[in-house]
Amino acid sequence: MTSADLRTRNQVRLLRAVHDAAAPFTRAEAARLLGIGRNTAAALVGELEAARLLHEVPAEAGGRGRPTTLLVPHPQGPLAFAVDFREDTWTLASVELGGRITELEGGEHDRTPRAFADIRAAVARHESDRLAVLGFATSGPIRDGHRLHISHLGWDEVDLGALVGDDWPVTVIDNDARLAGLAEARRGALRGKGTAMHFHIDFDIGGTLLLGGDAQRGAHNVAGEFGHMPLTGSPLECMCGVRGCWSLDVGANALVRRFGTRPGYGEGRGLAREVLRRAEDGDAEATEAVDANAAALGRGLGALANALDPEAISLSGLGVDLIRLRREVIEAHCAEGLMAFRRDEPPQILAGTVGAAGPLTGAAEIAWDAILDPDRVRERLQPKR
Amino acid sequence: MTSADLRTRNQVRLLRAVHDAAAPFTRAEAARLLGIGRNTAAALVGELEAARLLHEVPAEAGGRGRPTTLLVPHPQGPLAFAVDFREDTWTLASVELGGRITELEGGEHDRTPRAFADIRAAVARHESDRLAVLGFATSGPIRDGHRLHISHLGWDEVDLGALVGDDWPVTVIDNDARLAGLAEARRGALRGKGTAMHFHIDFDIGGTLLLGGDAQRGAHNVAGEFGHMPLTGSPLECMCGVRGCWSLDVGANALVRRFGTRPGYGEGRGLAREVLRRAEDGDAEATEAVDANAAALGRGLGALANALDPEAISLSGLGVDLIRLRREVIEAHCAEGLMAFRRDEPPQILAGTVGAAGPLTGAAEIAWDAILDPDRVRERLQPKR
DNA sequence: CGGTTTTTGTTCTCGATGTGAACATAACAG
DNA sequence: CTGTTATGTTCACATCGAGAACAAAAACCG
Repeated sequence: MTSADLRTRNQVRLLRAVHDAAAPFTRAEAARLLGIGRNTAAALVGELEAARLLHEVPAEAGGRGRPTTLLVPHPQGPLAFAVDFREDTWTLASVELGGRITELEGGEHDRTPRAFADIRAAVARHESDRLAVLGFATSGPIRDGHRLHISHLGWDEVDLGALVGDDWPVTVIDNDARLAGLAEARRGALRGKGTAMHFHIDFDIGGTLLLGGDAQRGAHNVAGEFGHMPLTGSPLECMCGVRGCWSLDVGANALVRRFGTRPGYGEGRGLAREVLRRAEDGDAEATEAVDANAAALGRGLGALANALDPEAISLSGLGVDLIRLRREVIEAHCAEGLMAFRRDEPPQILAGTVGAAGPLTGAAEIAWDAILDPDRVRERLQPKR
Repeated sequence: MTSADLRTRNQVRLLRAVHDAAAPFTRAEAARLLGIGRNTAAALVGELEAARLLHEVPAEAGGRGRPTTLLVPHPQGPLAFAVDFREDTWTLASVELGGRITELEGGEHDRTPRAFADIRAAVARHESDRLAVLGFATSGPIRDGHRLHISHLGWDEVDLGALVGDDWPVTVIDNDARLAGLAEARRGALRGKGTAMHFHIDFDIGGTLLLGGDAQRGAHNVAGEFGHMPLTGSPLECMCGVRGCWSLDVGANALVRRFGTRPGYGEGRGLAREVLRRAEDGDAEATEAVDANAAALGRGLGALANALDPEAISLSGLGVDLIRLRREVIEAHCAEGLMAFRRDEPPQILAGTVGAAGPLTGAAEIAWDAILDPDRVRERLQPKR
């Protein structure tokens, strides 16, 4: 830690404050926020402006006092690109400091690794020297950051190094469920929660433990497979190779199973939505299926809350519908799974507010985390030395 | 972040390095370790010596070069006291920088909150101006840091503020299972593991998730009740108010249940050891009980590994015996609970090396964490300003 | 409309911090 | 005894943030 580190550190703190803020703030507010003098703030901002990391625009006068400037992203500043790579489609977006997202392009793909080449081409179409880091969201666990498994695409241990070639911009990659959770923690329902959890419910349940706004990644980067714990006593065998997984009782597969549909991907998702609709219309069997789903969900959440003590739990995917339709069922079974002494302060169960943009938003966040890394910021501030 | 913060920060880094090191190191090594110049190191150490936080002793020459000094705890430096408060006994120890433990006193207690007064008296008998922070390990969850539940002592929501009075030294408190895990992470089997878990197996299973050498505490400080997740499909009702808890199949209660002993505390623990002994001697029914215990343990560990992806898992209490007697059973059932793609790199399952000293050692660690807090260190370095 | 108040920007001095280079010191090796 | 090696020590230096004093620009008030 040298004096130069000190300066960089304060500049990163300032940039992070701008990035994380819900709304732009002024230079004077920044000084108060960081606990530094107005003179120091002026120096920091000045250097950041010169490095095209921050821009000052006149703030509309808001009371007495000399007018000040608003700190906004620099119009020529670095950009993060974010990719949401889904089952059969992808989306590319550009994200500026502060998190504003501009969708650039989207497409379908043929479920083969060739898709990565298409995406690279799309990135190239929009690339400029402003592009700093590319954040990539994909489904499936990514072991050690490069060994990708996407079971429903039949990708088993695909090497990301081969897909993301040396000609790519600096790329950071993580799985969609974890990134959706990160998005909620940074810009959604879990904002400000010190300990929280997020679950994305689709065919499967993936999620993440969020600590202080950061996602827990595990020793091999494959933490978060909460759906593959035997929390509801299912006797069935799961596609993952284990018996009794929670996901067998919660999510699309469980919703459609009693209607004779084979577990899997594709039409199953549409049918699951259909079951939800029918339950909403009062259909008895659908209602029963949804109730069972909600109950199993709640039971599992209670168990996890015992172990990890989150302040709040947010849900995305089908979880949003389950909360809307059956909040009481979820909460009742959650309480039943909670140790008695905890029942007076159960975890809040929240619908995610970032919604379908979760993976994309999360990918942007990890890309910006890389851009705002102290070493990279310093490099940008002192290009030569 | 001011210049003064920078100095404090480097001094704390140095003190932490000394505290965490397995063996004392020299001032020159410290400079290399922290990446600072020898002159800076001399200045830092000089001030820390003046503040009685560090002491320099001549190092025996180890080759060429001008002789240097070893950085050791100051003989008049601050001490942490650590208390391990158990079911019916307590231990008080003194711990110096670096973690060397000196047992001071121990006693029995009558299972009423009066024990806290006895402990306070013992602390007073050994108190000096060197005592900086008292670390306290107790069983049971401590909600929000002050609402204590120890079910087997019949303590329900006892207010720690009333037990730990204003006349106590600065006191930090946490539960024994979490502190045992912290001890393993800092000075035991989990040293150097970025993501790890620890479980203490007694009547119950308590544990903690350890991230970067720190224990995850949860939103209300009651994280770690992994034993109260339904991981093994037990149909029984647990004392905690939930059905199917993992602890019902693992630990002392499960070991003795089939032998007609009521679940609970006291003689049950002795009987559990007896069952282990008989299993070791080849008794069929005892063997069956121990096998079932080990299997349930492994099954749960596999499930938790799916969710949290630890590099290693350490066990204390009965877990040590189960590893010694039935490692294969544990590992086989763990693998069965692991998602297929994980089975080629399962978490290491380790016997804790800190042993019965876990809670005491962990209590010392949180006490030293408090002593090495930057604010406190700065206070000690600049007593007046 | 002009003076006052309030808030922020700007400038300058100052103490503190770590760096780097040069030199001094104390052991060991031959 | 002399050279080598590793470490301690000293000093000039650049950088950083703090703090105070002052300037500037708006709103408020009578």
